Amino acid sequence: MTKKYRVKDIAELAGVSAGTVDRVLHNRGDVSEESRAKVEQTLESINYQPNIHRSSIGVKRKYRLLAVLPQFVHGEYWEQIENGIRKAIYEFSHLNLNIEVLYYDQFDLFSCRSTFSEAAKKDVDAMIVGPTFHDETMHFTNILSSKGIPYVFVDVMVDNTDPLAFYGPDSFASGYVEARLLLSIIERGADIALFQARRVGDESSTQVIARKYGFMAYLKDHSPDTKVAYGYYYNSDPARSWEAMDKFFAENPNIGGGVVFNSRAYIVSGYFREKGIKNIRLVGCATIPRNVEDLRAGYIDCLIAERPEYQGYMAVKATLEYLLYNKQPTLLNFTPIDILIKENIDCYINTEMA
Amino acid sequence: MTKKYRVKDIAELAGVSAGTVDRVLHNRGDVSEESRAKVEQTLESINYQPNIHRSSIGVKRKYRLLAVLPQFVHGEYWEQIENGIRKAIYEFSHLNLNIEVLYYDQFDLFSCRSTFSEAAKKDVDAMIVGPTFHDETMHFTNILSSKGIPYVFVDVMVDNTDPLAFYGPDSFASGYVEARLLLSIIERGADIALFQARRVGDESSTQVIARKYGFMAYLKDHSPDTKVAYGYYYNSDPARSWEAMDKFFAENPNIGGGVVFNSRAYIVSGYFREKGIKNIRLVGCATIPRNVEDLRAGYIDCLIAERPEYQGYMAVKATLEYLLYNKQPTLLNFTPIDILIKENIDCYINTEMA
DNA sequence: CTGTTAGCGCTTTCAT
DNA sequence: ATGAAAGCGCTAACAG
Repeated sequence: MTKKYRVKDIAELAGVSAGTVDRVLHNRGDVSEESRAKVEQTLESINYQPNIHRSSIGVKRKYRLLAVLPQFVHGEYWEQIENGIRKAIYEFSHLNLNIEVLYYDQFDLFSCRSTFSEAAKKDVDAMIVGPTFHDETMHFTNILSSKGIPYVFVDVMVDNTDPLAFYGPDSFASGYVEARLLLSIIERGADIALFQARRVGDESSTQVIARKYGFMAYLKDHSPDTKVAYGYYYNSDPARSWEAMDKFFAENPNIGGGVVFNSRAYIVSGYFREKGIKNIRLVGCATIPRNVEDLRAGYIDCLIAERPEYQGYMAVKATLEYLLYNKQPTLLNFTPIDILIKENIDCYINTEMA
Repeated sequence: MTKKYRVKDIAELAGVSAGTVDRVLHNRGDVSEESRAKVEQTLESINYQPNIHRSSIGVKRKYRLLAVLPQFVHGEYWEQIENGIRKAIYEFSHLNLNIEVLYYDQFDLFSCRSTFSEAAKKDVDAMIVGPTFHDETMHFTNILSSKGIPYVFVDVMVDNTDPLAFYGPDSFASGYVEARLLLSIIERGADIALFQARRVGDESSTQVIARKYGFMAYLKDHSPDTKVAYGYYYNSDPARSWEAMDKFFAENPNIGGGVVFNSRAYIVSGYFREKGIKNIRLVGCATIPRNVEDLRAGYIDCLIAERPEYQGYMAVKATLEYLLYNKQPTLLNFTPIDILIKENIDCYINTEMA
């Protein structure tokens, strides 16, 4: 393994002082072109990797971060992402960090607009954004760009924006995987149900749209004759959802399996549980407690998950490395698409991130 | 999130000096029962979590670790575990760490015995052990226990031993998952092949034995009539392996799918590739390059993987936290059993640990 | 046994 | 623009 170089060593190699090396490392200016060149060359030659843990003790600056996320109640998907964010904040707490979180209603475009508008006024060093509405997010991040505030997306990448980085799944691939999984467990010739949320002011989240494309692409490639029907649920109104599903299944008697492109599979599995339906397979997303419970109970057959904690954690880490060292992270960081079934769920949810 | 307490703060709260707090934290003795009680009570009350990154700068002691692992060539399973170990060593390199690795031939009991015997003579602070042979490992770790050298197992837990911790899969569950996966993709009524390595001096590794139990348990629970046949390969002799497989498939014409309980699925898939066999499904373990290649090419249908890098990384981290803070890690740490198919392998291998 | 103190490597301020 | 030096929180040696 590579030798351990200290700032002092680098200074000696480059023929400057430690102070100058530090100024170069942090891009803090007041360095002659000549010194900068010498130092950068030295850093290059030893392949120096700054270690955020090591360099933190003496840092006096205060860093302010703002996260803008869909609001959630305990046990919902976005909680896991926020947990990852908070884990990182805690791990780097020696850095005098300050994080604030603003929430919006992911089912209500107007709530999103108002929260973004509030966020745009904040004077912070960087933001972490969990997008839902495409155009709205584009508009918001344009403002951030013009103000020079760097931002990182978690969960879903938004086109025509210029984030520092994105951490989340390749949603198209996720949908593709879901289709493969569902097709492998339903009876040949059965129809498929796509369950979607009814939302206010916009058709579907960008995430869901991309997943649906991936799903359809797999069907087209591997089973073009399979019939697809659209079922709907109402996020905050179980009674109405079940009524809608009663109607849906009456009208579509040949459904052999269903898929849900967001974390709300438990709404459908709850319906199955209530009605005693056991012959319809179900594939969903996210290892939130209610989904996990129904996976264990057999009302959900398969879940995919994309490491939400990791997403949140890495978003913060990348942001801090950028702020501290001007280190440019990889732009698109696709998380694994984990496949969970009854038989491997236990060890999955008991494992914590490294 | 919890307030940030420094050693100085703790000292004040407990009414002692920072030095005493440090002595308690590191269990370094020379502390009165009274002081120790006060400090520990304070630590308890603020739920103090020592941070190995933060506390490292001033550490002068040198720590010597020894890893004893199966030897490998580039691209094999154990390389991934060693990578995790080295990653941790690098991350904690400010700690004046010294790690040495000894290797043994996992297919040769006598090589293992000789390497263990050499390892037992080393004077180190802790060891990380990758076991293969059950009795031999028990004997070896008994010596370590009697010498007071703590050790951590990676990859497989060995009964009747007293390790500091274990990081690896629940092998029984792994086999169980493999059975479910294989059964879900083979034709109903087809026979199943278990491919195993011929080894010198011992029947099978503890890992493989446990996986086989899990596999058989699933079959018994869900498909008791499925016939199972045993195929063999020779790890370092492809020609002989293929010859054996020619014979095996001639004698067992009804095989619909096979499973390999170690990382050598590529030997079987290589045979399929060579012979142009496409109608036999294959489930294997470990996302090593050769397996991944054949998964992509369709000669392997499914791989399971148990985060070998994470295992190695966590083994080192737990060891260091024990040595530095006397922190007792959780004994059994089961890694997730990741399911990889052609459709989700890309994002999996491109993601690095947090 | 315990408090004090001198480092550790890094950042940041302060002279120059 | 740059080097010197102080200070961060922690460990470990030292003086009682």
